[in-house]
Amino acid sequence: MPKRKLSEGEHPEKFKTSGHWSLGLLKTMEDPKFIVQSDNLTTVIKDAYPKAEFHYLVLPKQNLSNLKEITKEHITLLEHMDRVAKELITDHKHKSKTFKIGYHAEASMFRLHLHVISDDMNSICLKTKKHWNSFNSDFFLKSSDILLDVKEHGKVILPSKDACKKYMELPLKCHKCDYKPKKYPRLKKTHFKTFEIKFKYRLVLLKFGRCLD
DNA sequence: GTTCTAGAAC
DNA sequence: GTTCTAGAAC
Repeated sequence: MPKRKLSEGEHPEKFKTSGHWSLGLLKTMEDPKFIVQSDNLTTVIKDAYPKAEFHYLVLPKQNLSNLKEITKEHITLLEHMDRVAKELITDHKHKSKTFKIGYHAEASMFRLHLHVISDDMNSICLKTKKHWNSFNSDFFLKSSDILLDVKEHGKVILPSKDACKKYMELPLKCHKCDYKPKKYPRLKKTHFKTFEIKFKYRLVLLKFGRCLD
């Protein structure tokens, strides 16, 4: 089994019985530990490596790999996914949180997935500039913009590979203020002032940052 | 996508 | 010496 990323020509079907990492979401979608809710069209799961205090994925049950496969026929589905996301964040436990709802311009994992993420960006799983920029640059495509694209052009207008690379390499900037750290760990440890400590054998975060909720 | 780690950057 | 990044993973 290749450890490399599957190339475009390689259809995920042929790896269905395999354990390739890029098919991980298909497994997670079936795992009761991660399933939050589902209906006839979608499954909502918790992201296995959440990049904020709340991080969900809305996935269609229909076998759509990614945004490149989206056509006018999928407008109803995308609208439904958007509605599911919006309803999800009205839950009382999300009160006082602000959420982002959108797609990554280039996803590593198969099965289209809509990110629903609280904008605290406070998580021990958020470790790199790439993680940061994937949610805090134009690499993150708002669900509402994707819908406009498909309605207007019959497909999603995606940034080029080069543009995506540039978004990932953008200088770091706090999403809530003007702080521009040189390195990601500084943003996390100094600006957010989060501490990872072991408590009863579990890693927990202590929050003191001025740009944290 | 993550983990691991060599060696660059500090 | 320690922190941090970036590339391989058979």
